[in-house]
Amino acid sequence: MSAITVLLVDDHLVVRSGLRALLGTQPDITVVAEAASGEEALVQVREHSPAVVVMDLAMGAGMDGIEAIRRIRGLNQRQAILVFTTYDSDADIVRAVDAGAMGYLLKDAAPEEIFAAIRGAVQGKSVMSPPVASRLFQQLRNPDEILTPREAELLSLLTEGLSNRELGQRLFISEATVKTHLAHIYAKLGVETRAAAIATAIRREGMR
Amino acid sequence: MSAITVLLVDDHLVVRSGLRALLGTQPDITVVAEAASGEEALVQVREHSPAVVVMDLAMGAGMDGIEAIRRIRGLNQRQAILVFTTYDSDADIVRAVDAGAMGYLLKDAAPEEIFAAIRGAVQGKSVMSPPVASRLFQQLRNPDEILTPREAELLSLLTEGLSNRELGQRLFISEATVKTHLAHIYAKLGVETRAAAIATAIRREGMR
DNA sequence: AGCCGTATCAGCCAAATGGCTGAGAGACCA
DNA sequence: TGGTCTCTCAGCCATTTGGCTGATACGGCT
Repeated sequence: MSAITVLLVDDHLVVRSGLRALLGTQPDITVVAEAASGEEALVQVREHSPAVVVMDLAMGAGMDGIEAIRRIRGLNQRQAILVFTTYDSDADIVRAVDAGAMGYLLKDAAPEEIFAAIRGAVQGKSVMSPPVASRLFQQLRNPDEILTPREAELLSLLTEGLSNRELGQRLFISEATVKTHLAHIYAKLGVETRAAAIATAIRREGMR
Repeated sequence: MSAITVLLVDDHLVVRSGLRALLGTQPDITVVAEAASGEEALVQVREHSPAVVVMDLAMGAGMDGIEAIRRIRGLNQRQAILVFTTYDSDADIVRAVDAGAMGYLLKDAAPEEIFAAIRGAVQGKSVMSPPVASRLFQQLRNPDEILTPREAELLSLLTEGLSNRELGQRLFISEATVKTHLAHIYAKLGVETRAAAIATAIRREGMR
């Protein structure tokens, strides 16, 4: 049987080298190309039609990982896309799965876990690092905590330090409506002040 | 002449593999050991006395990078320590240099930059990625923007979403004093609200 | 047709926050 | 000794924020 072809996408050269070295130990897996950006990833997918794309979500400039996933899916070549990233951000996980990722691994995953994920991905299995899976599970278990699109939009602006008045102007709604949304957001996040909301939002949104 | 001995410290296996692969291409550089944590790094330093320690600041559990640097320096074996990390956080840079790091490289640095930093480090030269250097420069140029220790302490608690009252209780000072500190912090950060202060603080403090 | 979720807005009131001025104590440095 | 920095505290007042209750409108689901 022929080896599984893999494309590595990460803006850090060392990470690509490391993955290449790791995957090189597996006879049934072959890295056929690397890309340092979303744009480059698209080119390489067209060029090599790899079976699996292993991709970091955080890419320096230009297209971000989510957008890249979406575009690759748009090529209709049915690659399995594995997200391989440093942070287990709630939002990123949901967005990545939404965009069409087959699995979500953290960078501190054990080599065996990575191999298994790649092998599983070509068979259509979806793989998650345990901590990632538990987060998703929690979100499903607790639908009350899911923000509506409008609330998420507001929260995102909130983390830029805007006042209620500014939020209203930015979103073309009254201050009263802003306050209503905020109250709902606080309840869902389990906080009581705007400061705490910003803190948890920024921390959840992908950093740490 | 004998090769420069290097210890790699990073909690991500792929990063260690990548660095090892990269450094392996240089005949005058030899990776003698790896460590996945600060604790392990100390053991390996004792064991191998490497000339250079290349270390990530962000380490999962246990001792963080800064603490590890401090401890290694405490061994009095005069290793040159190079910080090699993903984020160019103001606070981290200052603390790392303060703890005794010889250089500060970002993970997207070019291989030549990394090699040069290692070679420079053993000769006592200090090396910085250009973006890192420019940040440090800016801090030196603009001393008005440096927070006092107390202010920094307060800001750090602020990013946890505490109210003025809670801040006062936590620091054993009156609410009035809290407000004074906050006013100074806002002025130095160039913001006008607590929300904006939290936003800029968290973003500056190490993520992005 | 009725229900639920989402988004919009209003008014009221208590609490928190921010801007201002002023001031005392201790540390450090020239 | 005098100047500067840091940390501490006070009072006053305008603005902002948060909690509450209630209301309208639209869309989708049953």
